[in-house]
Amino acid sequence: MSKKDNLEFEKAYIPKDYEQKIYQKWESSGAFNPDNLNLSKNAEKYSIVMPPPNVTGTLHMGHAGMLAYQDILIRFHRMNGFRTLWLPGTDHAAIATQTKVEKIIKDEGLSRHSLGREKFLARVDQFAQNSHDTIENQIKKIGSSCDWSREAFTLDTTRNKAVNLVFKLMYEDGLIYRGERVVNWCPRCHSTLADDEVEYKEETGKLYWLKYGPFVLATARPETKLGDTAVAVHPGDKRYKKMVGKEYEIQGVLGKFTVKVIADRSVDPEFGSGAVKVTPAHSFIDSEMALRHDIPTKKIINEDGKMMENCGKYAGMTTIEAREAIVEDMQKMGLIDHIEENYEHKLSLCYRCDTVIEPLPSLQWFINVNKKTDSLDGKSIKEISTEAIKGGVFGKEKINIVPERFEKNYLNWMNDLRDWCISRQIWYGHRVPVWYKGEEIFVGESAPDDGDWVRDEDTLDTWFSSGMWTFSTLAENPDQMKIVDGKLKINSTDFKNFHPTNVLETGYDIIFFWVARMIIMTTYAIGDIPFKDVYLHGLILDEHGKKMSKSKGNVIDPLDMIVKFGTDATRLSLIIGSTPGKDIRLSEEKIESLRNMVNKLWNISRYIIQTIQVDDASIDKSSLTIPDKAILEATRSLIAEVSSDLKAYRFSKATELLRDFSWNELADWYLEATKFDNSTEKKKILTLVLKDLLKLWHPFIPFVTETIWEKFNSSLLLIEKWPSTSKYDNILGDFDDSEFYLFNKTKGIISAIRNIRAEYNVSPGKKIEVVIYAGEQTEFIRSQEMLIKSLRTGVEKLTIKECGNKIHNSVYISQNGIEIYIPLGSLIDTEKERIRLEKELIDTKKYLVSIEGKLKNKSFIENAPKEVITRERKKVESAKEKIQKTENFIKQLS
RNA sequence: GGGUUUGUAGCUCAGUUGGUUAGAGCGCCACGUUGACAUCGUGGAGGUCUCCAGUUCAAAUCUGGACAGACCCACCA
Repeated sequence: MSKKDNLEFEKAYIPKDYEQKIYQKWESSGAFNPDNLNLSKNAEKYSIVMPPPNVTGTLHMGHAGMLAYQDILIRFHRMNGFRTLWLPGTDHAAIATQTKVEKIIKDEGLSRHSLGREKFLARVDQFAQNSHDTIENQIKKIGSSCDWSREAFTLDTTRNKAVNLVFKLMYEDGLIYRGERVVNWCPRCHSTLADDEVEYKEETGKLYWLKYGPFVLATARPETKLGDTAVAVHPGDKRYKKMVGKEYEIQGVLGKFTVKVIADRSVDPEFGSGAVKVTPAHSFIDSEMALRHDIPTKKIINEDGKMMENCGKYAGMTTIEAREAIVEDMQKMGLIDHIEENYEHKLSLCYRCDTVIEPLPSLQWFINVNKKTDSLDGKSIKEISTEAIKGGVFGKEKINIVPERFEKNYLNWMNDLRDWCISRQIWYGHRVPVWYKGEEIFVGESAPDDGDWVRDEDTLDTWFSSGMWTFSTLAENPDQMKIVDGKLKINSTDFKNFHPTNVLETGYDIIFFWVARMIIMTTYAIGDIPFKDVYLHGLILDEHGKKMSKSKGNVIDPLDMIVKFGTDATRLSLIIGSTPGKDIRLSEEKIESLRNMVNKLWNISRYIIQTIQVDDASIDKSSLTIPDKAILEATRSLIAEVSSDLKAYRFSKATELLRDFSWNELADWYLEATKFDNSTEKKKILTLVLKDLLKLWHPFIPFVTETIWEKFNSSLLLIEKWPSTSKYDNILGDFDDSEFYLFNKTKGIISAIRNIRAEYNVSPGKKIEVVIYAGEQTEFIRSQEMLIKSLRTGVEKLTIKECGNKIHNSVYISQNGIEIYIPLGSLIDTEKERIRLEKELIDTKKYLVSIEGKLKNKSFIENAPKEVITRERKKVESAKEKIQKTENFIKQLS
């Protein structure tokens, strides 16, 4: 190590001085790409396909957390010699991105229709490209060690090929069909939405009680009266029994119309008057009832959310305008019984633009989730996707969800799943690969040559393509994909090596949107599972437990935090204190405190590398001191625990152990001990421990550890071998286990002396005398003399004897059978000491009583395990001894 | 309405299969420039583990209930 290097070791770690350079070094090394690592052919495979961020803007804390978790797993496995692939990418996020661009061009006075499909799409592509570049840069800032050479986009040509092939496959299998059904329609997006793309919001409105022929019935939407074709009651409702099956003439605002009375179980007799008007065109439940009872459908609301031409003078009004107008007219006509104010109900909203959803009948493409098919061994999509979680499919083990409780969630959702509407009337996305010529339909990538085929105008639900993400990304080009025997075959090395992926790491909020869709698409198209494990992280909330949102102004931007406190601290703040599936609260203070942690590690390393220097020679067992053995044992157990924690996704536990080890065991005790204990082995031990510690920390805080590694090693920490416990087993194997914990006794004595000094306000510079009577432990305590005198105790004269007389004018401590006297002379306040000792005596006596009580209990002796009883007996002995010694001392105090 | 989940120090959270005189970080108080670190050190105060009942020799930990909060699904027209 040169002098120059030492000087470069700044007093504090300044992340921004290093992070960019370090990332470039990693990236240019090529080590993110497993093909470059000279791994043996038999190396175990490990793969994660990154959940692709939407190209709608920038990354937030949730993304940072997701990237941190995945990067930890990836770095851990890479260091463990796995052929490790982390494949990055972005999602075109059809509706979301289109909506965003529509807002932007609106400010320019443009609309997508005024621009036309081609020009509009060019604008969206441009926006998506910019977004992509920003996002890629941000993913790098977070330190993600993903393989950029394999980057994918859900809307690129390779992924488009997969979409077209799978669409065709499902169509030919009869699983994709076109049909006219009531769908969730967003009048603003001008498109359908899937059931789970609809959100609900509480609203206080009015409930209108209408005079409705022979009925009085309640509705929140009187304007839909124009589309009514029936009245429904519960089959068991005696009030209406005689009316079921009959037809009645109803007075409406546009004249009289006829409805049929039907009996249906879905009607709640407790609600309103127990009779409900049925509008099959504009309500899911009503449309289902209409199908069951063969009731006609009358559509009265169009795709703009406005009343249609069949609505007479109300035509062209929005539903809200029509409601007001119709209510006014009905009141005039005496058709309103009364109006109930403050009626609580829920509005359905579009999850992308918050517009009120209008259910209406529309001709759309659907995936049939209940149809049994030969290509799924005679099972339906719903059945196979359920079994994949329950017991496993295709001879594979079941997919594990962490935490397990979400499996139930998934299964419930799958059980209730209705046919999935996959067509969207937006422009940005994968175009439905269907062509029409008169009555003829052709499904395929391009139209047949004969004649005028017209392509379907619609695009596909964005989740249709992201549902294929785990396998479509493993194809390098479109030509590697083919349909063979009713399955999609991907002929690529990556697919062979890395599918199924090991773990899908994502937030629990998209388990239905995405996790379920991937299982559906992969089991169907590939005949395999997409991943073995699913690890679900929680949402990141602000310090008060509220969701972060721009409108609340409580957003913590990861990039701001990276600038302020560094990437490593930001990453740690998202890991520490988190448990799977549970939300985590984040505050700037938390990130700051972890910045301190990172800096502490920096300074530990600074001290070792700069002051102690490093020495890689092998350690001589015969000269190990008590603190040496303690730190070696602590390191051994740290390696074992961090490794097993990472295998079991216990991220937080691992970081807590690392923090406690670094700050307490190493910095506060061992490092301090080495300053005064000139063991010849300390350099070697510190070198060994520091190197392994940096390796263990590396997946969590890659930048600072790599930066430190550079100071004494030319290789990349990124691809260092993960530490093993065997080196420590070799060194420690010969020692008695109890030796590892002897250092705790020394620590206890030192802390006790410091405590008394502080309590008596002994000024820091003042030297004191200490007398210890250690009985059987005298020899051991003598070996610790140097440490007891040196570690900030200010002990000048230390006397260690087996036993001796009580010492007057001194503070007395009894600990682990050792008597400690600190003669403070005039500083002693006899009364204060008496109070302190008597309080301690009372506490110890209470403690003794409780344990003796246990031991006197016959059933305790009979039932408790032997080792518990022995432990309790030992407690009694030591408590008694302490009481006796303390009592004796109090007597002499006066 | 159905389901999930949480309630431990002022705050954020640990606490493996029941046996600890219940822990950490932040914050707070006192003292402090001792060969890395004031982004630091040393010491301290602070908890009837939400409440009630039960199981057990033994409950923060298991069971039931109450109270309070968070979330998800369904949805009433």
